[in-house]
Amino acid sequence: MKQAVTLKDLARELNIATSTVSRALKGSPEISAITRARVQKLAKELNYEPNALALSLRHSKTNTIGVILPELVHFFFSTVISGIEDIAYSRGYNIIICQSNESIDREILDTKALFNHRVDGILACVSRNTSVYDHFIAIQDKGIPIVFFDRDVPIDASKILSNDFEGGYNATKHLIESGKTNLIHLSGPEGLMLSEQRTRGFVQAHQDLGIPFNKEKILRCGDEDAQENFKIIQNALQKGMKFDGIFAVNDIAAVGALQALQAAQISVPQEVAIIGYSDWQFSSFISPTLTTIRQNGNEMGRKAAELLLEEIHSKDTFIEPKSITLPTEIILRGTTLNK
Amino acid sequence: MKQAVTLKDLARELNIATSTVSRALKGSPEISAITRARVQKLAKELNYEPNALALSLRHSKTNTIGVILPELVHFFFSTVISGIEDIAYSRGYNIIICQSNESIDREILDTKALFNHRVDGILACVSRNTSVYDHFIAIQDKGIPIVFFDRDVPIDASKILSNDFEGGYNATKHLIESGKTNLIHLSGPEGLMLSEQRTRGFVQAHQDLGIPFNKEKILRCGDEDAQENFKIIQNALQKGMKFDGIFAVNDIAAVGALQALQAAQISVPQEVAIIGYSDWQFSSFISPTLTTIRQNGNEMGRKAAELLLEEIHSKDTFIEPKSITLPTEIILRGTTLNK
DNA sequence: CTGTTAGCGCTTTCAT
DNA sequence: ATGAAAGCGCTAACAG
Repeated sequence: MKQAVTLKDLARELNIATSTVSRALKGSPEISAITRARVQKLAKELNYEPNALALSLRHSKTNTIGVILPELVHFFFSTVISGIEDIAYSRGYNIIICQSNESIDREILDTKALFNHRVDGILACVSRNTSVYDHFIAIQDKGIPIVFFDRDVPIDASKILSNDFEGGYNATKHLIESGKTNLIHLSGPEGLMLSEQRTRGFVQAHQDLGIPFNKEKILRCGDEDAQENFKIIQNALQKGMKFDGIFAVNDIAAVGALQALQAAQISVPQEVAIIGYSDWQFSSFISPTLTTIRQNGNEMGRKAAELLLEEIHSKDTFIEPKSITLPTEIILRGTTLNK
Repeated sequence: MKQAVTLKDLARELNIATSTVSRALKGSPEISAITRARVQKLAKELNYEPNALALSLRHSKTNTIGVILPELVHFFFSTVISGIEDIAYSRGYNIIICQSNESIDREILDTKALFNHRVDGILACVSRNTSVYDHFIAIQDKGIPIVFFDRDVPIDASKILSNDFEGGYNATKHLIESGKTNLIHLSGPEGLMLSEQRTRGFVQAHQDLGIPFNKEKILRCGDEDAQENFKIIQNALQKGMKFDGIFAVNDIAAVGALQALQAAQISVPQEVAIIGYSDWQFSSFISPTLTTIRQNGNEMGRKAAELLLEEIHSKDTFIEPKSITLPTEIILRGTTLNK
């Protein structure tokens, strides 16, 4: 097998020093036009490509940022990545993506691997099972900046979050204003701050709009599994539970609920309205189309990357962590009455 | 900011040579139990982590494989990645993912970046606009093994493909056997071998089952955009085109078609049946649920990674490229009559 | 059992 | 204008 061509190879071939080759290649003005030309010509001929490893080692800088997130299959996260890439690539950075699969163990391994690769910084969305944060603190202590996104963490670091309270509030408000006053909420896993915020918005909207509320209206759905939510709603119906609107913590749960209602011949949105969260790709495909709360994933990715790069470039001087909360947007579609 | 701790730091602290530290850390038997213990204790205390860059440079081996694919948002590709990760991680490899966004220019940059990072091998699914392959050939020439997946390429390399001909054939056969004989096909972009294969299956099934066929039955839909396919079908209906079954090149196109039929008050599957391709996540969410051809993305990822690792581990000895074609599976759901 | 040395590929003083 | 040498962090002969 062929070996990659190195500076040394070029130097030997041309009978000059590697340092000269190095300088010539980057068009240093100290090098005579003639040797510069010779070097560049040969480099092109032999298809010379600099060894990024050596460069990184030399400069203690990899121009790489690590991204840790729960799961790639989530439409939202894939839009976040696009945003990150937009910024990173335009600034000459590469990214390494790690999926934690919502596993804290994997997340710990990932942080370690990224550190070992000496990434210049990390963008992280913690797994939903993460309740200790030592692995992130350790990284910070070693001087690697971290910016968290989407899911809040009790760590002193910059964060780009989505206004989940506002989203939950507006979703609920929309249902109420469209005439639905007996709402239930399919809520996300306990401990996941983002879903607790959405729930908080649900409760607050009831209070602000003078709609009676009690805890039975909150059904914990736990996981992002349409089937499970199908059963939860089916169950609720069988028990004779009455409601005319559902606010689901995400679109997957909303679909499960929708299917349960359809199976029970309950008309949506006339009898029961539904609103989801995150505007998954499929949400405009289903019938009726799903009203939902959109989070701007691309924007989140861009902002997070920008913040991180800022911190990377001022690594030495202490930087005050910033916390940015992005607004949400309600997307009115067919599963709610939109008067 | 703190500097990462190095072998040298440990050595200085303990007044021994770095080589001793190095050996002690990996439990070399030549080192006395006592120093080994001292070294390991200090390493743990100072939170020593080896510098992967230095290791890679030293060994000319990064234990990293690069993955190039069109778009992360495709459900299918995200399942492929999971398969790749399963194998890679279990064998001590990390992966770097690059999205080409179906852009040949980006793809070229990606291959270059991966080479510069000296990945040990590359898994690639070419962009649909790729018609020259020099960037891949160049990488191969430098001794980096490449395994292609999902989309075929005219390059002498190992490949893991899905049996798109079979998928198209079986989809069409299913429609015909369920009593639909006047089918149309929403076909993918020309030049993309995979969609041409599906189309070939469509045509062949007609011939084999003795159903008349003509070219008007093939409507080119070009892109994965539900809206576009909605219009194509709407148009066809307005022109008075008659058909009782649709085979769409993917689920997104199928959804567009479904919506157009529903908008025109045409019942699915009674009047017109629909079958999609790839079993996207949403396909069991929509109503009626979508019959489709499933490709096993996880399996494809695992097989591709296994093949690549094999080639990596026998880099010096020439290895005969293998070509594996994975079978597809038909998933019967609500958009077809399943007698 | 441990230390010395060279070198992976590159850049960057410091000489000349 | 160019070369020599040191060093980024690590390992692997080779020497004791």
